[in-house]
Amino acid sequence: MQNSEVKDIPNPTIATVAKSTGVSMMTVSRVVNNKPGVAQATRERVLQAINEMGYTANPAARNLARGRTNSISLMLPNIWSSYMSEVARGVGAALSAASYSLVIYTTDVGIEREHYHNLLLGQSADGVIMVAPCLPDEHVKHLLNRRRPCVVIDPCPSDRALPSINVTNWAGTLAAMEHLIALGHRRIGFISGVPYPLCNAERLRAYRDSLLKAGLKAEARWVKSGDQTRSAGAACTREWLAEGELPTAIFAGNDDMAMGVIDALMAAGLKIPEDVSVVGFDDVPMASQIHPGLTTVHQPLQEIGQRAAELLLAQINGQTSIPFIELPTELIIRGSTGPARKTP
Amino acid sequence: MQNSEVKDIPNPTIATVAKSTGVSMMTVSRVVNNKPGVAQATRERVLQAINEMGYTANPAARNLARGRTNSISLMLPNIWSSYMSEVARGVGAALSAASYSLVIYTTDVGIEREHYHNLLLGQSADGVIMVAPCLPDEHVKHLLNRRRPCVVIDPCPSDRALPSINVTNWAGTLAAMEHLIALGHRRIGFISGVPYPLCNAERLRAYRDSLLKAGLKAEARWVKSGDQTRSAGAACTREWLAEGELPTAIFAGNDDMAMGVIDALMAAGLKIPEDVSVVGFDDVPMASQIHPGLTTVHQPLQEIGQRAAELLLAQINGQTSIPFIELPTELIIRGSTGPARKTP
DNA sequence: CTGAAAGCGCTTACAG
DNA sequence: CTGAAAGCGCTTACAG
Repeated sequence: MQNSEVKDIPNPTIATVAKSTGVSMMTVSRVVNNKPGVAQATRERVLQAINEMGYTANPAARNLARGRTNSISLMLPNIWSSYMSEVARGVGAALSAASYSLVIYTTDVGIEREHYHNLLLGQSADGVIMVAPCLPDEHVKHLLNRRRPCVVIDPCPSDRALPSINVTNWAGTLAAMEHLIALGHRRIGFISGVPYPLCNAERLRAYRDSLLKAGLKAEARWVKSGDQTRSAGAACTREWLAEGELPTAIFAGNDDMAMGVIDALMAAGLKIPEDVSVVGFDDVPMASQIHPGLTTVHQPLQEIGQRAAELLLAQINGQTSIPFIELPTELIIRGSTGPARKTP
Repeated sequence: MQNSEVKDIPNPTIATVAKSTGVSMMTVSRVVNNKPGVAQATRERVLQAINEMGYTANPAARNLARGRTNSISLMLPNIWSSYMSEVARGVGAALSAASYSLVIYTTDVGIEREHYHNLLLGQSADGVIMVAPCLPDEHVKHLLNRRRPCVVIDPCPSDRALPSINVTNWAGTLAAMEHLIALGHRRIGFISGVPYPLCNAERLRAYRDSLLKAGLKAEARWVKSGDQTRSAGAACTREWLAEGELPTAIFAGNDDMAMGVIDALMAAGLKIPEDVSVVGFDDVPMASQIHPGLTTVHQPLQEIGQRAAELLLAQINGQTSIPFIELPTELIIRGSTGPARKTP
């Protein structure tokens, strides 16, 4: 430890720069914001002073005066899952193209009630993008009344008239199920994510619909549910192993859980896909990196984020329509699925 | 698409609430900030109005008046790697305990030069925590002169007199190497991360030192380098495979790369640890979830973040010493390492 | 091309 | 317990 001798130097303000250059604050402001109406010579003189003093605009003062922040907030359940970080990346790309900045809030680190309320209705940002589970009922009404710009990522129930971005969850799930059924699988396990957000409910519904369609009966023991994490997928699989009978194929509601399924199967000495086929949903980057590759339902994660951001910016700029966008999914077949194992 | 009929309702201000309640702005401010000096009856009346109108304080105005933001910014190269998200989680925990909020910036989504400068020297937050690669030389001087509170996570060169948090990179690497050497490994490949941050340089140095210490010679062909990502680890491994000779053990500079090594080995039909042993560094959560488990050098990721936050808060509150904290690492032996394969 | 004035919505410091 | 005044550092709108 050594003690500092340097004293705090106060941050230079627009007034400091103006005084030292001998111009008005207005002129400094024009230079800082790169606006026209300043003689070239003056501009250069001011710029030099700015550099020398290390002046940076105080964002609080600027936001207050402008009445906007030029930033939007993104509310996610977490940021460590690939789904979330890919979506966030898409949002970031669209925003930086529009010179907006992005502030990410995750509910897993526990945003307190009050802070949450502020983010949604307050003026910390010009708008908000939420992945659905982040949206409590009680706030929807306010969002609607106050017309704070916002976009929801997830199937949004029709009675919640908020702009939203969705994917074809039902059709994607159906395609994967048909793939498994065509491979001869009859005992297909399904690990559902939490019932809300609705995308998980839709996938579970599609799983049941596809069994019906194929003339197979849905047995309760082949459905489990987890909290979307890798370890939840492993836990469900270990339950099946402990119960003594395993599905010939396991379809997890998202890729993270599917990887957990693979963890547990491999730990039990089983081969994929020879012993058990595994399917996921999302097509996160890692799905193609593991061995065998994970068969999964692709959704355009970055595009979802990008479109959400574009929608939000449009609203901030005055658009009043309430779009409900649905993006396509696509079944990606990799090495984790194969013909059903003949049961003796 | 349906058109909105509701008109924008302006955000209520402290003045709105004051007028509707018949008190002064000062009284409303006291209530909002939960400060003493307001009669119970008055307080309740104001609170009711606040709820009815959905008032939330304008953060820009508040920050400007207070001269601080009650938030800190965390600068990371990315947020998708487990290392980063674990560190971020630790920071978040410590901050929320102190009622500070956290804003995360990642350099991978391309913070532009100017914005970067603002974050470091500007007043968007009361302080900043940086994972080292985020700290360009040119800014260090300013940080020192201006005495903006900051903390660096990484071994910080002694000439950079900034508070920092480190781990025992050298000792941790040595422990892992000794483990491999004890298992009979002589051809040990090392995949180094990028040379800056310095932790990677330290690990590479320790790799060489340990070979020397064991009387083995360091051969250039057994050292490769990658950009810390899973796919980089896989790529390096494929290079060795293509070159026709493989190390009996591969030590990757971080866990993400180690998992990439495993991807590539498995894709080539090799068994771990029978054919090749694999070691990582970090002990991210996934290291214990894969099969076989990854032998790795544990570092206390969340604690790193937490200590960094505590250090920063201390500085914000006026502490002027410049601590250089070093946290311990620990070798965690799991299934990915075993006796060296006898070469015929 | 340049500047003086007013105001953004809060809080701090001072009076009563 | 309550309030009137000044000011935080900018920008917008208006003059010259």
